[in-house]
Amino acid sequence: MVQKTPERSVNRMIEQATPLKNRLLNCMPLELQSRLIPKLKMMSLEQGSVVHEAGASLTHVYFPIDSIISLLHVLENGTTAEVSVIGNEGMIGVSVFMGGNNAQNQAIALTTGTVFQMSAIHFRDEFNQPDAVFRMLLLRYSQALITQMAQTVVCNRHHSIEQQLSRWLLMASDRLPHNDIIMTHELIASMLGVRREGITASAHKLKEVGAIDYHRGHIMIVDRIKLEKMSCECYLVVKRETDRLLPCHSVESPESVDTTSNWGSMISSGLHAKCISRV
Amino acid sequence: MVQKTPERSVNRMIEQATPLKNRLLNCMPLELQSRLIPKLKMMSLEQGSVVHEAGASLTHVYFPIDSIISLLHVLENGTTAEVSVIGNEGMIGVSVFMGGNNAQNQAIALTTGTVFQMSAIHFRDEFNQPDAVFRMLLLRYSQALITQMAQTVVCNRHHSIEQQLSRWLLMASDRLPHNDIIMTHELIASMLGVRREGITASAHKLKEVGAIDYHRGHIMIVDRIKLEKMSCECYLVVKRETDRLLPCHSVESPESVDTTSNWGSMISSGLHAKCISRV
DNA sequence: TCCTCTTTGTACGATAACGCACAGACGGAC
DNA sequence: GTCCGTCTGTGCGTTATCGTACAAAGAGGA
Repeated sequence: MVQKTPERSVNRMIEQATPLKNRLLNCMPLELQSRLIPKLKMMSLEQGSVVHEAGASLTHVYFPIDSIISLLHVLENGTTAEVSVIGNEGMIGVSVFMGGNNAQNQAIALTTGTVFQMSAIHFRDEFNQPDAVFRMLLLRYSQALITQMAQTVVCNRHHSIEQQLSRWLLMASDRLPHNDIIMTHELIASMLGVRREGITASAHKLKEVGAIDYHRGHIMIVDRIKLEKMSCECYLVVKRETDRLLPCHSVESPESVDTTSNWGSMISSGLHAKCISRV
Repeated sequence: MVQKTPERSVNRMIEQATPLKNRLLNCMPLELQSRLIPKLKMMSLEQGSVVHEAGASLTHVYFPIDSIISLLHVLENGTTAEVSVIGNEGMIGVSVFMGGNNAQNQAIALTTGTVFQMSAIHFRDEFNQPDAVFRMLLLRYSQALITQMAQTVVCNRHHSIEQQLSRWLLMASDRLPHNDIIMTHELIASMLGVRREGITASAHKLKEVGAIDYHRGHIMIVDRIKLEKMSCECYLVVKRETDRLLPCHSVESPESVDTTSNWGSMISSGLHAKCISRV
C-alpha cells in the first residue's frame, strides 16, 4: 500500500529540503521546523494507494509534498464523492488532534508523489506544547479545510459538472509541481461523484474553448484564465481564504504573497528539483 | 437583530439552569461550568434573525439552548445552501478559536428560541488555558461539525430531495424540545438549496406514508422510524459520530447514552421548564 | 364576516444528469 | 509490428429537478 524510501537517504533528503516543501510546515518558525524534521519520514505514494481507510484509527499524519490526496466518502451503495482535496498546503489526519482519532473518510493518493509522514504520538506531543505556535497554525489550517468543505457543499448543490470540473482541475493544478494532471476521466468522475461520461463531455468542451488539453490520462491546463472563467466562484473563494489563513512566504518564492499565484509553481521553481529525488 | 433579556433575571435563570442546557457546556466538569456561567448571557433569538453575517469578524460565540441555528452559504447569484445546522449539541463561532476569526458563512436562527452568548475574548481566554479540558472538548465538537459538513457534501451529491428532507427534519427534531417544527416549506427549501415546490412534493409524500404531518408552517413527526427509513444513511452517520465525540450524560437524562435518543427530549424533560422562561 | 396575505398544491415544458451500450482510438507488452 | 487492455467518444431513452405560472386553502386583522 504505502511504500517507503530507504531511511538513510531519506533523512539526508529532508535535511537538504529545508525549508520544508509543505506549506504548512514551511509556515513554522525555523526552530520549530528543526525540532520537527527528525520526526518526519519522507515517503512515496503510488497513485491509488490508500493512506488510511474510512473509520481507521490513525497512527500517522501526512504532509503532502508533491502529491494530491483526496478525502473520499464511500456511501453504502458504493457511490463516492470527494469531501476534500489536500496537497502541499495541508495535511492528512486532522482528527488526530481534533479528537476521536478516527478518520471518517478514506484518504487516497490521486497522484504518485511524496509526502512527509509523522507519527500521531509525536504530532500530538507537539500539538499540546504550551508554546501554541504549532497548535495555532494547525487550527488555522483546519479552518481552511472547513472552508473548502463548506464550499463543496454548495458547489455540489448548485453548479454544473463543467463548472465543478474546472474548479477541480484548478485545485489539482495548484497542488502539483508541473502542468500534467495524470488522471483519467474515470478517476475525476469518482471524485466529483458523477458519471465518467459527464466528465468526458465537459472536458471535451473545455478543450474546444481552449482552456485545457488532454490525452489518454493526461490533462494540461493551456489557458488558466479561461479555465477560471469556466469555473464557479467556489475555486477562488477557497483559494483566497486558504491564502488568508496560511500566509506563509517560503524562502525561495517571495511572490507567494500574490493571492492569484499558483502554489504548484512555488514548488516547481527553486530548490525543489535539487532536493527531492522522485522515487 | 438579536434581542436581549434584562440582565438581572438572566443571571438568576442561568444559575438555576445548571447543568447547562447545552450539551457542549454540559459535558464540562462542574468547576469549569461554574467558571463559565458568569461569562454567559442568555438571550432570545427570533426566527430569521441573523446571528452573524458572512465575512463578519466575530465578537461573540453562541451556545444554542432550544433554538436551531443554520450556517447558510449565499452564492453570488443569491441562491443558498445550508452548510451546517446547529442546536443544543454545539455552538456558533468555531472560527473564534480555529483562527482567522472571520465567519465564512451567515448564521441565521431557524426557530425562535434561546441561546447562551459569550464574548469571543472570554472564550479565547478559556480556550488557551493550560488545562486543556475546554479546548479538547471544543476540538471534539469541531470534529463533529466537520463530519456533518462532509456528510452534507455527499448527501447533496447523491440523495433525493425526499431523502434529504427526511434527514433534515430528523436533525431539526433532535434539536428541538417539542415535536413542532415551526417552518414553512419555503424556509426548508432555502436551507436545502432546492425549490419550494420540491419540498412541498416530498413533504406531501412523507405525509401520505404517515411519517410526518404538517399544516401551514408547522411540521410534526408522527412516525420517527418511518421517517428514518425514508431518510438516507447520512442522518445516522452524523448522529452516531456526534454521540461518539460528545458522550455527555446530563444529570437529568441518563437515557441519553442511547444513541437513538432524541437530544431534544433531553431538554424538554427535567429542569428545563422550571429554569428557563421563554422570552 | 370579510378581506388580504401567506402558505401550500398542481401543472407543464425545459434541462441537466443518469444508466446503459458500444464503437473507436491509443499505447504498452510481447 | 501486432495484440489487447484501457481510455475516450457518442448515442439514446429515462429520470429528477428546475423555472414558471397560477389556483386553492388557511389565518389573522379590520
